[in-house]
Amino acid sequence: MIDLRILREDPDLARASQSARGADPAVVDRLLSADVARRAAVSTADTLRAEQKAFGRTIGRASAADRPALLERGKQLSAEVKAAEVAETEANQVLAAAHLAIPNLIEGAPAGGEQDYIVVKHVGTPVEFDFPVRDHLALGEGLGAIDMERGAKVSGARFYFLRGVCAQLQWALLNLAVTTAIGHGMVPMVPPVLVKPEAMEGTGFLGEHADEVYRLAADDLYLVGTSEVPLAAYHSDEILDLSSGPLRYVGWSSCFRREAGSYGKDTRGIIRVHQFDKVEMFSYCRPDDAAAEHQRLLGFEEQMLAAVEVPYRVIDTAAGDLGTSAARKFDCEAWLPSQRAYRELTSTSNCTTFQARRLGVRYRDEDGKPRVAATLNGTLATTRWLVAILENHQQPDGSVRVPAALRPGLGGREVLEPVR
RNA sequence: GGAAGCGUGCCAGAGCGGCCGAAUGGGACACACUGCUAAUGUGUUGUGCUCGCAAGGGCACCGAGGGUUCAAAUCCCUCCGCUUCCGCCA
Repeated sequence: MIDLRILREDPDLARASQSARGADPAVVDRLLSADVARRAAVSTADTLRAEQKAFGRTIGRASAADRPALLERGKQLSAEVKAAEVAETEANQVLAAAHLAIPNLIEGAPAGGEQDYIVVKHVGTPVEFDFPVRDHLALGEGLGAIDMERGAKVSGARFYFLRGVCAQLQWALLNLAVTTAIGHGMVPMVPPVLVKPEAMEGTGFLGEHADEVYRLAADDLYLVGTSEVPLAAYHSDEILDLSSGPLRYVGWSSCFRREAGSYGKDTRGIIRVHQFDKVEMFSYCRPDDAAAEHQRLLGFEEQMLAAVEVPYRVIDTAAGDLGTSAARKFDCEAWLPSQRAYRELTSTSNCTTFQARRLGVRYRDEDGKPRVAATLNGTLATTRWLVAILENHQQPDGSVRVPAALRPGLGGREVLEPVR
């Protein structure tokens, strides 16, 4: 939810943000009028309640003889209060709906849609192989380590088995990510991956992208698409102590996505799948620190990319491609030789106070007053990274060189050899 | 899955249907006293919404949501959570 105070003072800011996202600026005016209407309704109900309260006290003190007449008036007041409260509730609902309809205000993101990103920088140089390039699935199958057919047999399309060295490679990668994060002072977490509607709603995943989310109707729970969700809800309705800096967590979890609307896209291999593992960073900080914290998270991501030795670029995502909660987002995209393209491996979002406002996450400022905190998240490693690692480190015979940082997790092996 | 009990402010812990936003104790903070610390004394010690330039008002909140009543922390219902016991599965 955006800050209503800011909206009242500077509605143009919100209109401009909507336009930059390619979204409808009119929702801003709907929210403004809902806000005015709600305040009027609240005021009316408050006044009536005050009257009823005061009058009720006189009944308590009245003599038995006077009571019947007073009770009569009391009933009238009660009915008036009830009516006012119904109006108040309706006004609140209208406001809440209008409030939820507005995504976070962008902060520095370039205007436009998916293609309008800005490339911040390139790191590393794509290797030109002097032999026929294999894609990650061909390599993984050659290693006997990615099994899509049995994934489909057991669970359907976009499911897979990692076995042997790819299973190990994933563990090595995720372990390295967690170890790196702990080294930077983050608290490691294994979060629940089934969450209540409030957690999903609070993190902004039940808006436009609701059909991306698996829902267990029988239990009214959702499977998370990222551990950002439980990590954000972890401190919901709490007042945090941020006096000694941001609170940083790193979660390791499986992630589940329906991939609705992506039929035909990335159908080969494990680039786009319904279930994958991810190590995710999550920070709670003061709003003034959020932009700097965002850069820090990006830095940690780049450190991981350097460790796996793949060429990548960093993009500043355009407003229209931001999630509901994000004010700004940087993606790191690795070079995939098989596609001769950069594909997203990490994504770090600054959600400013948007998620925290919904989730009730606050901190105390210098004066001891509660304020809404800012939240940020960022990817440190995912199953998809295996794609970039396999492809960029492939050798003519279908073997794959193991980046030095991952060797400890593979029993020290320097090269993964094909089994056939 | 069945049964019982419980759910109040930072913590502990009271609370006849009106005088309870809430006793009391502890903690924390401020001031005073003391050579320092400790002890002692006094005071402060919630959040949200709303009106107001401000001072300061008003309303709401006692696990959540409904209901009864002129009036509910207090009565009733549902749900959630915790504890204990029984059963079942690992």
